[in-house]
Amino acid sequence: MPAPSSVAAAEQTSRDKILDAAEGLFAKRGYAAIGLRELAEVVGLGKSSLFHHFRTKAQLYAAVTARILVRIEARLVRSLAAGGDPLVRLERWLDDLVDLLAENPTYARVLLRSLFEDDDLPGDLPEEIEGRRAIGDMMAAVGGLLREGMGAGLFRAVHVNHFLLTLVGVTVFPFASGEFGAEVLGKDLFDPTEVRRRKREVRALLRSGLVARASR
Amino acid sequence: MPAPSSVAAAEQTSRDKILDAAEGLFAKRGYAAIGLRELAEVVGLGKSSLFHHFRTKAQLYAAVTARILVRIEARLVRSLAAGGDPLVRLERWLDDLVDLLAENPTYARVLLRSLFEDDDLPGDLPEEIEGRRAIGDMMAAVGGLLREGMGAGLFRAVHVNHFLLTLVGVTVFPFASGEFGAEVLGKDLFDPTEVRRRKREVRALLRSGLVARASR
DNA sequence: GTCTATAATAGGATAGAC
DNA sequence: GTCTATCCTATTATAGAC
Repeated sequence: MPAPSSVAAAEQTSRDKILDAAEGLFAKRGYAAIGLRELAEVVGLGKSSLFHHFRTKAQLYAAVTARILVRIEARLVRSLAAGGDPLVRLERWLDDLVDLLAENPTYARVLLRSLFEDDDLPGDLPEEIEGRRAIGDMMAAVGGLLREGMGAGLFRAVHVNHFLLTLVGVTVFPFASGEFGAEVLGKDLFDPTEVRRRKREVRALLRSGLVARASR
Repeated sequence: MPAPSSVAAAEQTSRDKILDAAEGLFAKRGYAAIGLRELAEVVGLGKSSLFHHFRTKAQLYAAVTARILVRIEARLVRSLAAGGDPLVRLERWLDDLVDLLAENPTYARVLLRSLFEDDDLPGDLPEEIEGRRAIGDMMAAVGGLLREGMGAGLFRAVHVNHFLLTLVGVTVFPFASGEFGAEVLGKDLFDPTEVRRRKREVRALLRSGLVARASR
């Protein structure tokens, strides 16, 4: 029973090695484009050994995305628990989310890809269900925050669900946009300076929109 | 020489049929997941016939995305040409973009996918170059509009390039988000009511952000 | 838990008849 | 311009030895 869930554990199971390698490959080239032969090569195992840890390629993929979603959810819970009024909590969460996506360049890519590639999955795998639960819980938590802020007169009257899509679009999307984002910015979005700018721009957007005050 | 570029032309060349079918399939399942055998079946041709019209699968894919980008660019030019101050022009363009994406459900999906899937392309195909030019021109046009609005004191001081990413994130992303977007909304985003709501929310975001006026 | 060997199928692309 | 036939390689997955 070697260090079952200790953070300090240096040992990494084959399962974790496979998940890590798969996350990187899927992020870069997507589900359909990655062959298990290539993945096995990166991990340093034979192709058949992968099937000992994951029954199918689809299950492996679902496990990769579920792992990311659960980690993001854990950060969300921490961010919201720190207290403050709805605006403080929302801004803290968006900052933390952007930091998390910036620290883990595979996350945004895998997540946005998984939105597009769910046709390839059977739909009833435990990993898929867990992932959908995490998404649902996160949307419910942030949606509740928006409603709380509106109830307190702190936020204007937004259409909550559309605003949730907006928030994903201004945080997750840029970090998944790859070459396009880098060309638009003229810089690497994962550079600490640009990450700070991204957070600042998101906050400013929520606080003021685009239009200058005097002209309203 | 049958009606080379007439809009009223009922005749559709094999090339156009292939592009249309490929656009639908690529939108739904992506570049790597679509086999040319399947595409040929949908078009009603033999697999080998596809190679008479497009030299490689990659070139076909690039042609599909370039065609969409050129159409969006044409709409942008029309939207901006109609005049008005920078806010009027920006809002008109965003409305038109959302309408275009709503009328053509394949567009947003193909475009966002193409951001992720450019690893599969050689990078120097004429169709890719044309697509990149269209993107560059569009970003330059909207960027110029933002700068004009800032210069006129109409917009607050934004980081132009980050704001361009934001605009793509709040317009294109939702229409590419598929099942996720539908589940968050609880409705189909392509439904006319939701399209109107999307446009209204984007305008409100630009005009006021999220935070209510009194509490600023 | 990892391996070799293999099955069964599909992939993109080409040659050449019509 | 479309077809059939073919090439070569890659795919996911299984069986069974170690």
